[in-house]
Amino acid sequence: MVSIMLTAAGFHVLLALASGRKHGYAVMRFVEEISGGAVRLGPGTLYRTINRLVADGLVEEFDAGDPAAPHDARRRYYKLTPQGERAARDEAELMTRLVTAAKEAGLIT
Amino acid sequence: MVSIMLTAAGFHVLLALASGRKHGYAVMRFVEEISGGAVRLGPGTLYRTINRLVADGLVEEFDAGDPAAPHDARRRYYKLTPQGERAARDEAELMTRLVTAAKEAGLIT
DNA sequence: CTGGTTATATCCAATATGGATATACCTTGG
DNA sequence: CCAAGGTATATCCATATTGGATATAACCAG
Repeated sequence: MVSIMLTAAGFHVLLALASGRKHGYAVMRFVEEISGGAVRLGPGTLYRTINRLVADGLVEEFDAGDPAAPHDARRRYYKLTPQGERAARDEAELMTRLVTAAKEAGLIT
Repeated sequence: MVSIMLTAAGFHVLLALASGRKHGYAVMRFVEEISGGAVRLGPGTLYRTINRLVADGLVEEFDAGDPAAPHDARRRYYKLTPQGERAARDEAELMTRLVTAAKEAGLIT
């Protein structure tokens, strides 16, 4: 597989962050929820994937210095970089083509 | 990642076969074409994936005893089993949800 | 103050990947 | 007729990725 080297887990994380900035654990819950429980990222995959995306410049940590809500000090917040947004969009477009092909094949309506 | 244990390559192969029975090499070309060249399965991934799908009962080989066209004797033809069709449909539905989420996130239109 | 959930991090064995290598059939053109 | 390039399948290997276990600790409800 080539693409731009985005693993399935990588895309799930990017999509979760495209839907709003979050911390790691929230990404995990988002992925599980949006897939109806079908996709579940274990802690190993989750944090390793996030770190890889940060190293690749697709995601960056930011300081959620929201003085209003008393945040959990353990949380580490992430957001997409412009590159990450581009990668997520490319992958989403590819996925759209696959869904179209699945419809043409009569697999889904 | 959980799902029903379908790797990305596995889904590409199932989708290719859902679009019509084919031999291995044709699956490879289909995947490349439908993704606009973004996804390419190397021979290692291709044949190993097919064999795994056969072993899992999602795909089965069949005899393309078409006496009309003089077939290449090397070719080995495959088709989806009912289970394979179900798995492909489930995955396509999941993918539809992801595309919807990507739209809601403003990633794509 | 205690148990359950939230949150991050790292390790490991098992699995999956791309790319190279090998073999051989088939078609086309010189 | 035969050489070359594309077609077709198969296997090997080094690397990458995964799930699950383990660890640690902060947070919160009762």
